[in-house]
Amino acid sequence: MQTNNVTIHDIAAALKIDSSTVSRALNNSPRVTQKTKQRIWAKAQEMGYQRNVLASNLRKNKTNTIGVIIPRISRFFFSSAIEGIEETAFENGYNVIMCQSLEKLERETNLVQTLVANRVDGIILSISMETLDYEHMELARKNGIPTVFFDRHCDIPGNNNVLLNDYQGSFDATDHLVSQGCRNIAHLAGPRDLKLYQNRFNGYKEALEKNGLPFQPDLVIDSNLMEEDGANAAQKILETLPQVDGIFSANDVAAVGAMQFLKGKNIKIPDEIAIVGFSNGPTSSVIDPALTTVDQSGKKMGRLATELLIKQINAKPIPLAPETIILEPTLIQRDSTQKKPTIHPNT
Amino acid sequence: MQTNNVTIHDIAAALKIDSSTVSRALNNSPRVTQKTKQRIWAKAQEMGYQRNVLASNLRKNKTNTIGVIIPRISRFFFSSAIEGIEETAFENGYNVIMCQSLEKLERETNLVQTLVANRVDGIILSISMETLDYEHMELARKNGIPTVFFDRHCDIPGNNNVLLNDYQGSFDATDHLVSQGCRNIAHLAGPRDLKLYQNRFNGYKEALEKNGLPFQPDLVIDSNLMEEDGANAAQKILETLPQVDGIFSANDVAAVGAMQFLKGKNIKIPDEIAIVGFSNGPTSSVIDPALTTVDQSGKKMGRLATELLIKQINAKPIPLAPETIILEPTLIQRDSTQKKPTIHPNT
DNA sequence: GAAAATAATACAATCGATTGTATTTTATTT
DNA sequence: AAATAAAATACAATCGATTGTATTATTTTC
Repeated sequence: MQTNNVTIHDIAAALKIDSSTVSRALNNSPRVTQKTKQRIWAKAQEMGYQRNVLASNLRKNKTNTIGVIIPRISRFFFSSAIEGIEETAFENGYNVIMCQSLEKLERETNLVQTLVANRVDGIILSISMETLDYEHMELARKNGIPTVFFDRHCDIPGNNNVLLNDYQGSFDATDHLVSQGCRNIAHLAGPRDLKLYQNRFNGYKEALEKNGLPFQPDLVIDSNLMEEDGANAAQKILETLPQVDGIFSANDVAAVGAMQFLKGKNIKIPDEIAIVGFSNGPTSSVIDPALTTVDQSGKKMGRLATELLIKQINAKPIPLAPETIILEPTLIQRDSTQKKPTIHPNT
Repeated sequence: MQTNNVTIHDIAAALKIDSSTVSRALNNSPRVTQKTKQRIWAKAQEMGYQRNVLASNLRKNKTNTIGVIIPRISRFFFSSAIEGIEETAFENGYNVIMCQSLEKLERETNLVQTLVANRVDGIILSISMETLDYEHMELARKNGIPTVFFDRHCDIPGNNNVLLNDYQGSFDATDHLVSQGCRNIAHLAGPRDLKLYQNRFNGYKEALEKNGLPFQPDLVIDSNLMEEDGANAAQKILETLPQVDGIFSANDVAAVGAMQFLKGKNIKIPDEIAIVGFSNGPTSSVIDPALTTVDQSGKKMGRLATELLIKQINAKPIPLAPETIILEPTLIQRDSTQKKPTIHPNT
């Protein structure tokens, strides 16, 4: 194994001083006189010294690394969250180890182990759809590694969370549909095992009730909210639920799938059926008509999660009281819900 | 600093054996008898032992970590590339450290330093728009860290690359526009400093020539290919280049921007102006009419880049001959270029 | 059953930086 | 100039696992 790397010992030998002095000089410790520092810095430069972070980390028992586990990077929401995470981490001198659970609990468990073994200073996590118990997080807790959940969280107490007020977002979305005149609003729901989708469902339901509309269980269509699921849901609606005049989808992807299907069947959006999505993903503003949606501000969540995590890391070994940050969502109104005021035809 | 962590020495002491035997047992070395292994494994489990990967890495001078530097995670192409990188890395027991250059050379330089200091086993890189010289890559080379460029590469010899045949993709795209009857095809070009955009430009130009069409420099509109740039280009075309009947954009984002603008001006796509993009991003299939585009297969590139990198890592210390993998692009034909066969009106 | 061969385990150095303590050097005071 | 204080540097242990070599225990061979 080639190790042509320069160490502090090499520098020390070259200058006939002790390696501890070299170490202190390189860390700009006040215990080394300026003159000596200059010599050491010059020599280090000359010899092409590069600190071995592994050795440093081992000794200091700190890696300046944050581990991130998310279901899937290529989803827009997650990639924008990571963007925020990476930027904040970089600003604070942390590296980011990126992992995907691919919605599998087994992989997630595996990854937590790897991150713990790698002694990351903290973990940011958005759980997989399969994650119903949280035993695997015990490992991080036992090893004193602070953890922050974002978006897809779990409801065990004592956690740090950065969340969107999904309930409110859905409430607003549904309320908006009602205000546009919709009376039979279908809901494309995600797996209710996830708190997040449960909250979106609740927001939908309670917005109906608050507006004096009946909650109709058969208007709730469950799926994993893929594009195809949206299309299937739309088909089901056309074939068996003719009364539906509005759709609130728990994500944009399914909403787009539904829209594409409806457009293919020449259904007028929003006039016959109005649609609202959730996420404000890149497709929502591009589709025609543009999709009304709830902004999920992934980058901001990533930023906040990282800031919270670093706060917890710095507080070690006495952990701060766990904190939950809840972002208020914004409804982005676009054409998929702007029903034209009803005008009598032929006048 | 709390270090309530169990080490191999603790296990050794508990069993009154030597730590080296424990280490070998945990690594399932044949030098330890099965019976002893069993005892050690049981004790390790019982004491909640977790290998300290830092120490192991330091000793072995290997981190099982790959560093990735890309311009921006939230771009669809890059996030899908990372998806492929992470999956392949995971399968091979590697972790991935993720970094964004945010299109800044300074940050990129900084990140290479960090990765080298962290002794990553290899680096996967897609350079920033500012990266015109490659001195910062010397550091990786000098430290014997294998590197693979993907998509945005540089043309210094001796590099490993995983690239798309951008020339061919653009050629096919332009050729397709010609075959649809376009005779004055504008090109939304990216920064020509990047080899990749130069290749796309060349493909465009040569496809024209091959079809006996004149190359008209004023039909090339340079920009950074943001959505707004696409819109501006479209405006310029409407105002000053009325002869244009087709647009080949060097990416989807600008193509979408242009389309939105043209649609706003009631220009018929593809009949008045046909459009082709590049990337096959998520918006291309959603926009109306759906955008014809060149598939960039980010995930596949990520996979291949990682496989190539791991091959190079395993070949150490004698590096394999550098390899360049070029993927052939696929033109995805959609409605933005399907001109209806010309039929005389009113017949 | 002694000698040789093999298996199993112990010893000790090492990876490279950090850090508490000890020692030497320099500066200050009387 | 001696005594004290303060500054600068050296010594040595340490982080936790790995690994070449040495030693002890066991098995095989004649």
